[in-house]
Amino acid sequence: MPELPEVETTLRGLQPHLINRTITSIQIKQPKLRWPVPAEILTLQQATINSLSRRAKYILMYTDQGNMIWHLGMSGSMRLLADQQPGSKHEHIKITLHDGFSLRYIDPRRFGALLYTDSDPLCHKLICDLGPEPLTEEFNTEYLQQKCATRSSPIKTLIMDSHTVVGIGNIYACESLFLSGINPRTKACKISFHRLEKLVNSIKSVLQQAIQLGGTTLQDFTQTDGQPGYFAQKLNVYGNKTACPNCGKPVSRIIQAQRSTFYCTSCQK
DNA sequence: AAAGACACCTGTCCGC
DNA sequence: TGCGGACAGGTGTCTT
Repeated sequence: MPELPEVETTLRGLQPHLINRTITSIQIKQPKLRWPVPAEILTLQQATINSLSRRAKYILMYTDQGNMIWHLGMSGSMRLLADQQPGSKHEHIKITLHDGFSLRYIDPRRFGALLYTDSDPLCHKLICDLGPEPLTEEFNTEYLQQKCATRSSPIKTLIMDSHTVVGIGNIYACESLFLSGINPRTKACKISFHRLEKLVNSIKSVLQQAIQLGGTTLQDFTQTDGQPGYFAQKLNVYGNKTACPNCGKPVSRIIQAQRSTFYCTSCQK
């Protein structure tokens, strides 16, 4: 499910409700997520949440006693509800706050994770070697060209690799390649500086617009108040439901790296 | 080092 | 109505 815009939307929804709140209890109803939820999480009962941030698709929660690292996997979402509200079928974790609200982690496929660290989450081994954030200056055409120069893999695979740049999943990879007119199968090292510049700009604008609209809801994703994201209406090629908005020809679907790629064979060369 | 395949899990949809 | 198969927003790890 969640790519960078959905994780950012989740973060922004949580922040005002979690900062400076004290945890009164933590219920782990289903510890079998992508990795087992570590027992140390339970030591955070009575902890006060100091701050929240995002790195790649991870949500980082800093408390006065230790830190949580969350990942939403393919189908995860987080909601804030009154504590007495019953949980849904796939609610795996419930964190109750002193103010009567509780944070619920819902994840039907259980590809997500909750990890614990008492040091800086940015130094965690899953996080420390990641590529730059796409919406920062650090992600620019010179950087991408240097990454592409030695790579024969398709450009779509490369921009989805978190060691190149973080946060771009299947939807936004397809959409940004469409906006920049690049065929997803093109070998990364064969793309000119000018076209990479268009790609960098497309990535930034598509992610920014998606964040503004609260992300993309296809099935599971909801914002923390239960609302869907509205970017689905802006998708040009992903999902293949309509013709190419540019030329009217049918959108093609191919498989790359075991994932569906949607693109227009006449507009993307 | 880099590219590709596979694994993890549940739900939904489509064709027969 | 039921059943099998394909497919779904991610990514670490293993194999080539």
